[in-house]
Amino acid sequence: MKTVDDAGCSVVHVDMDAFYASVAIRDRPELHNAPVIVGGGHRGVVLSATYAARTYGVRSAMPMTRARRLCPHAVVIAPDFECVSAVSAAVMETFRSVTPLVEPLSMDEAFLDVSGSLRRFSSPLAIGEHLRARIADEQRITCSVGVAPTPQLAKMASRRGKPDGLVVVPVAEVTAFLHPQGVEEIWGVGEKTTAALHRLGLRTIADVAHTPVDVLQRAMGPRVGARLHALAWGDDDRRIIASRGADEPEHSIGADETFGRDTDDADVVLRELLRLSAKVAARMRAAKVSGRTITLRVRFSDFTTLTRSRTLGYSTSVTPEIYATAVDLFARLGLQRARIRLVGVRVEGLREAAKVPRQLRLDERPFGWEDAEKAVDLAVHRFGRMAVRPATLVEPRQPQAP
DNA sequence: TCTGGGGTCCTAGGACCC
DNA sequence: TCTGGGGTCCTAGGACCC
Repeated sequence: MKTVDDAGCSVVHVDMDAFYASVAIRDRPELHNAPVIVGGGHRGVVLSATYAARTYGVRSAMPMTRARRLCPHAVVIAPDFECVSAVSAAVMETFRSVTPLVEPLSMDEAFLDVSGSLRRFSSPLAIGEHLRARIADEQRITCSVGVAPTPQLAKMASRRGKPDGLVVVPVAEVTAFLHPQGVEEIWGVGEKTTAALHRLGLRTIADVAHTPVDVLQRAMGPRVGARLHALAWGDDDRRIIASRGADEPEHSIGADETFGRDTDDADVVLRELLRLSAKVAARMRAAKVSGRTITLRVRFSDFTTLTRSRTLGYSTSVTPEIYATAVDLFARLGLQRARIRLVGVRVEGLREAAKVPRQLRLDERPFGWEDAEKAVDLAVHRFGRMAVRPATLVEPRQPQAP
């Protein structure tokens, strides 16, 4: 094992390599060195690509049309969310066998605070090596690990280790690690912030570090400016928060959908809003939450996007209330034959349903929507999702083929 | 056939209250 | 007569992440 001074490196960041693609090909050895793209759909983007595909310039979030152009012989596979979720859950359990202080950031990455695990393991580096070996062994996929004094640095370190590597950033080498890198390597600095920093003549993290904080604040806003300056010196007050407890629900639940082709047909839009409202409501009830603020999102064919929201005087998790609000917000836009690309419905301000006093409203019937939808949930559970749908979502029966 | 779907967090202005 | 601030909620938009 390398001799690296990892004292003070209490944060480990683990990131699966090309996660969806790795899972998709792990039982298909003939594809192990092939360019494989996971993604698809009619107007989809790349979810994940193997490193063989990346050599052609294919990247995550790239439109599939472009990806296919760059790499016409790539094997395209649709994502298998169930399988990926199962692998994700198993990997997170492996992390928790090292420390309970695991903060998942997504399906395929997590922060671990290992400061309390150093009696069982000799060092943070040893923990990183242990996790990499176990995941390779148990899941037959590779991951990259960053070991560092702060989350930001651990995240940047694992990125530096990709693919299938481990990078330690010793306390004494923080600025040497950070300063040569481009500003765009900072986690949280995307396209817009990179462009803004470039306009200021700041291209490396060292440039940011040596810019007076008030200059950054004037250009980027007080908080972003201060945070960028701190991060450029390796200061990071972000704490690792173990996964939300059951008593702390998500902040919002939403669904949106891009139409197969842009539409200006209000009936099509309304039917989609109903479907999305039903989807969101069902997920809310499954999570046992209700919420007060309903947000409608509309994206037009030129990709401009607007949102409209309304906060109700009560919390809800039932389709008709969410749908009625979304429809009203849509109607108030007063669109005249606008070409619509996407619509979305989101409910925010979520609370545990059990903690929300369910006051009877003036218009509420004794047997309300709530009871009706609980019956629906039960029927769906027993007979499947297609068993119970709003009437307007039921397609006319297709003529039988002879 | 350019640009998914799930989220989080921040900002900024106005309303409203004290 | 002057033109205070602070706090919170709501709304709209934007940046960013995977």
